[in-house]
Order: sequence, then C-alpha cells, then structure tokens
Amino acid sequence: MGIRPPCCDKLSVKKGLWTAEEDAKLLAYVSTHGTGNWTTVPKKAGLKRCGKSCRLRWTNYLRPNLKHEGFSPQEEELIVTLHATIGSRWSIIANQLPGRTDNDVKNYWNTKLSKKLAQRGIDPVTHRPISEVKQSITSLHISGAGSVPAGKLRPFHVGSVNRDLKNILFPKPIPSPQTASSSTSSLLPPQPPPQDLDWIDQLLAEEAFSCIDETESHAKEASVVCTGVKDAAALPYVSWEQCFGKAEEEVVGGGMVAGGSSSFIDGILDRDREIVAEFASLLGDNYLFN
DNA sequence: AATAGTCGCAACCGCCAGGGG
DNA sequence: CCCCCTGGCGGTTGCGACTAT
Repeated sequence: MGIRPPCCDKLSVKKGLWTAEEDAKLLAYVSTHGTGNWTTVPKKAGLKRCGKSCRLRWTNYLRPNLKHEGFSPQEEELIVTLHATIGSRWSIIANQLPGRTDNDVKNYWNTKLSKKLAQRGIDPVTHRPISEVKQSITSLHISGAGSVPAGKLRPFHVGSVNRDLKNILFPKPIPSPQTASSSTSSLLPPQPPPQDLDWIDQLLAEEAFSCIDETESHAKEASVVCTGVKDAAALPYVSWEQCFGKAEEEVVGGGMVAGGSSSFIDGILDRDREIVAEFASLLGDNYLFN
C-alpha cells in the first residue's frame, strides 16, 4: 500500500470549529447550487476548507430537517435494538431515525447509551449480561482452543426494546405445556417479563427470562453429552450446574465435550449470517451470503 | 476562587468501495 | 483491466463546558 496523497492541500486549509460566517457561506452556496462535487465547493463558496470538511459540516449540521434536540426514549429504543442486531453500522441506524446523522447516533451511543447499558450490567458490545460475557472469556481461557461447552453459547440476544422488530428477528417459541407446567423441575417455569418496565429493565428481565429458558434446554443437551444417552426425552432432568460442571472438567482436562458443542467463533459467525439475511433490505445485496 | 477531572459534541483521520476515464 | 478521484463510513481526537474538590 502506497502513501495516499492528502485529499486537499492541508497547509492552506483551515481546520477546527466552524464560524457562523463560514456556515453562512456554505449554506448560501449549497442552497443555490446544490452539493454537486464537494471538492470544488470550498473554492466556489469562498471557504478555506477541505471539501471533505464542507461535506461533513453540511451533512452533520447545516442540512435541512436535522433534529438538534435530545434523543427521545423511542429513539433510544431503536438505537439499542438496531445496535444489538447489526452492530455499529451507524449510517444504517441513522437512516431509521429521521433528522439524525450517523455522527449524532455514534456520539450518543458512545457517551450515553453504552454507559447506560454497562451500568445496568449489560455488555454494550454483545448486549449480553456482563457476567455472562466474563464467563465466556474465562471459558475461552480454560479451553485454550476457543471451544466452549454447548450451554455457554447462547444466540445473540436482542432485548425487548422494539417488540415488533424483535418478534420478526427472534420469535420466541411458545413454551410447551409440559415445560410450562413442570412444577417438579428445580427451575422455575419461564415467565415473560412484565410489560410496564422501562426498556432497560425489560432488557434485563428478558435476559433473565431467556437464561432460564435456554439453561433448561442446554441442560438437556448436556445431559445427552454427559450420560451418553442419545434420546434426551428419555433422560431424567439433570441440573445445568451438574452437567456443565462435568463438561467443564472435561474441558479443563484437555478433552473437548462431544456433540452439541461448537466453536465460539463459529457461533458468532452463524448468528451474524442469520442477522445479515434478516436485514438484507437494509444492508443491501452486497452483504448477502451465498 | 483556582484547579483538576469529566463529559459531550464537533470535527478530523484513515480506510474502503464505486464510478469514470 | 488499471488507476485515480470522490463520497461514505467508523473510529478517534480535540476542545469547550460543566462539575467536583
């Protein structure tokens, strides 16, 4: 890779905050001539700025119909939901928020939302409970090769912040009557989170809800692994701690748990493919996997 | 009142993809 | 097909405003 030439003559270009006069010049020029070729805009508008800087100033601040007030709870919800789903693709997220720019959304995420999530014990990167993320990291260290027991892998989880979107992406299976009424189980039957919580509380409540739900099914899977009995339905219920304890011993001992286990990275990649497929319309065809 | 620390936003930087010659 | 230019994007930094000591 060669050294890229600068996008403009940096020595004669002004940097830093824009003055009201510069804003007025840029606004006046773009209002009458449109944006067109940004590299020629500063010269034609009488500005000692880089074209790139002009474009940024226009799109992030001067463009009409931009919102300059704080983010509403509904906008917060949407940002968190979309970030949980597609990650830090700020331009795509911003496109779903009329009047907001990618820079706005990115700044708001970095300064407010990520901290808010972290304070509530949610990892802002994975949107999973921090304790669970730490445990996954510990497991990675234990296994060394990057493999984790089956139960350690949970699907990438989206909170309840946008129910319509979430129901499309992650339809929750209706609990079977058997599961729902299993009063003999040492685990409480899964209860849907109450509807009157704020979005972060709901996020936490659903995390707990899904942990219970998935822990039970993973325990069944692990039972098969631990006991060697193929038909999970025929097995007596074995607690998750029992099974995972045994599985972890095998991992520590150098052996990998057979069946039902998968690579941590593979799990992430698989989920990523699913997400990309679901959001193909937003991401464009280039992101589709063959 | 002075200083240090923190926060939030605007802007910059470097990389990449796409289009045109 | 290759090269160059431009626009777009995400990560990072700079700096003023605010708060705590």
